[in-house]
Amino acid sequence: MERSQIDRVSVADQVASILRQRILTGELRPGTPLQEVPLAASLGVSRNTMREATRILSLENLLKRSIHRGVAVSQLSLKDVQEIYHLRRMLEIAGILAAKERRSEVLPELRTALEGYARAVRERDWPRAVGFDLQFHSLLIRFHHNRRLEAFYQRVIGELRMGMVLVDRGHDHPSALIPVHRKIYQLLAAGNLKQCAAVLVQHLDDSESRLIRVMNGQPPKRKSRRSV
Amino acid sequence: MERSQIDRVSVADQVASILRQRILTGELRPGTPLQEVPLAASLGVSRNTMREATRILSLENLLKRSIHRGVAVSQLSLKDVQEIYHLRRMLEIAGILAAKERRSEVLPELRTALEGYARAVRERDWPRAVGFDLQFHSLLIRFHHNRRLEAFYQRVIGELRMGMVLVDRGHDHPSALIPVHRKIYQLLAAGNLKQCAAVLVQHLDDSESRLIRVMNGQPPKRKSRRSV
DNA sequence: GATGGTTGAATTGTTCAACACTTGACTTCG
DNA sequence: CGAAGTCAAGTGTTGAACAATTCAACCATC
Repeated sequence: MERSQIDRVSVADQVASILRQRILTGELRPGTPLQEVPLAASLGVSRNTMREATRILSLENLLKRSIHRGVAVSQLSLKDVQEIYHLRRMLEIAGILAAKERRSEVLPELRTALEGYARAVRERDWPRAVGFDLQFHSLLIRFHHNRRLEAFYQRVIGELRMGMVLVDRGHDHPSALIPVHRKIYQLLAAGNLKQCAAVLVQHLDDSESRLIRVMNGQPPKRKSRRSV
Repeated sequence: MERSQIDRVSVADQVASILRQRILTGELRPGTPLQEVPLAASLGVSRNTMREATRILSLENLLKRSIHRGVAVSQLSLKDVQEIYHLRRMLEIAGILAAKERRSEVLPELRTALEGYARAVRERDWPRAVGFDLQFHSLLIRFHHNRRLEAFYQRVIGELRMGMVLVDRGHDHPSALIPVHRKIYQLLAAGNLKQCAAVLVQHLDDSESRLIRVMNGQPPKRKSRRSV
């Protein structure tokens, strides 16, 4: 039975997964305080187990622990966003440039992410779209063939995802991403790595400035915003 | 009192620090199983607190958790070492090449690490020497000015340190590092970044192959030793 | 003698209840 | 007002208990 797969994960890990999910989908918004007793009770686990779970997530930077003050969902600052995009530029570009061989292992997954994104946008499922968008980029790290780097990047992307799901979909033009990602995919598949990297740089710069603009409460540049 | 500084850290964090120290100095060797009850008792903390501590260290890859089988000090495989050196080459070199400005913030600390290493070698304190060696390299990551990257690198270097303190000092020539590090420091201070990076690459390659050779049970090449 | 199932002690996983300590808001008093 | 004192709520930590799992020893069967 696959129970032997599922039950081999400790309850604390499962609780951490549940909370992680809630944070990454925006169900738990940044700043939300999490009280141990009610939260543990609502999930049917003990306080100690809940503490282990929050410990895990705080080491992923998704929760912030203040001693004797409790834990709260982390809040992404502008500086955080800049730092993360700095990493994205460095690691994704290097990833692409390292994609000289064994591309066929990753290309199908990139395609899946591409299609998943398009479908999520059609269905107006913003959190899922963000997930696919960032998954596409995470896959670029695979070309480094370095598990530690992949795990690290996954965590960092998680932080970013937490912030991105919160931007009002109306502010963004989700479908504009599709051709860019497709272009990146095609250049990658064709082995035109330098041009691919160039497109990616442009894309990341766009993405960063758009996110920062929204975080500053300004509308993204494109067209004028009709507020809600 | 500075007690207000120390006590702001939870007991679990302090226990984790103690165990981390023991692992990184080689006092706790890879593979050593850690039993919760005796270990908690020996440190005067409860089992739950000890579990939090081991949870922290397992997320740093210093301990390995097998469900219902307990935790043990992680064992660095050859593949791990190669992966870590891959990261070192990528990140340290990029760090140096990014050191175009604000070098003066880091140079004094590099010098301190340099001197600390020399002193530790004179005093035949191998674990401390390894610490200073790797601290020197960790400082190169500062030039990225990216806290997430620094934290990640610190963790990875910790893993490597765990493995390096165990190599028999007799196999190595600790004092040979001193001129290399000094050269790197000087080129860096002079702003000769490309040459500095070249020296670093050579140094890392040497370091990796020496470590791998020792891990394979072979003596390091030194002089007339015919080996691969 | 090899194989395969059973038992049981040891250890980890999880829960629970209690207490200590810190914080932040509220109250009181100058 | 403002400073000091008070207090409830919440986290930090403990100790004990029980459940679940592992591992090795044992036994029975072929």
